[in-house]
Amino acid sequence: MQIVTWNVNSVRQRSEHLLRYLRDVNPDVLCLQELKCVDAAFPLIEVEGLGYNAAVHGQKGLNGVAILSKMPLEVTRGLDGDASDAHARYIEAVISDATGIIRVASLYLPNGNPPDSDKYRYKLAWMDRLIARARYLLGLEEPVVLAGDYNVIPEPRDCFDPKVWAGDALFLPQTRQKFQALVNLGYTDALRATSDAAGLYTFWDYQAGAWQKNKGIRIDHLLLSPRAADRLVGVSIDKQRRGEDKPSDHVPVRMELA
DNA sequence: ATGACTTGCGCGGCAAGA
Repeated sequence: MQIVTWNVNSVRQRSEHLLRYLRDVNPDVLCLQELKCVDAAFPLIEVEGLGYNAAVHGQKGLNGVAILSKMPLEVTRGLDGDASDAHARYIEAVISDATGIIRVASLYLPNGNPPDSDKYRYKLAWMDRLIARARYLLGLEEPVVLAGDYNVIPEPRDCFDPKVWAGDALFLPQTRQKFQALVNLGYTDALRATSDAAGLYTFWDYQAGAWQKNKGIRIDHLLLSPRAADRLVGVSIDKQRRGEDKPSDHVPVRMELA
């Protein structure tokens, strides 16, 4: 089965791109981030018309995550650990197919800039909550996929110029350590299980010709529990989508599970 | 080069993104 994560940077601005992607690639599961709209504004009819079920967790103007699936979804919205957190950044679903169940989360981890701010403290606290959830999920011994925009550059080889990112919330040692702590629980970074290459990017800024100069970063990740990692066949980054008309600044990251 | 681009909100310029 094919599972994809894609930050679309406004699903209303990107609905044609989304529908084209579903028609072209026909994934089994597509995790979306940065919907930037309420549930009622999601292009549900169009997506259902292509044979998908949709679980949407939206918010006015900002954030927003969703999971599209050809198979039925059993959905949980929100991340435990802070009842006062109103950001729509996490949705999780149990998906059943002929071979059994797989649990998939679509997450939009906070950006956290500037580093000396409540925004960065919120990012780190959110990562602690994600680690707690990830630890709990491991105990279920299910195939689990934590897919999304992590806003974390894991290593120097994951950005064009590490010096540029040295003081950024996406690349600070504390950020990378927490991402590593998540992996160390027993999750596999799907892309890194299949390639050691540098320069495999998933985001290129709209500004300053970043795409044309290939000044990208790798921040969209698929983390797999052991039972999911055992089924990993391959990972591909749908880079050409960044060259389309009016693209998202992120591209889809897609993997095949046996 | 105090830059550069895109989106939402809502109708005037900010806030947010990464």
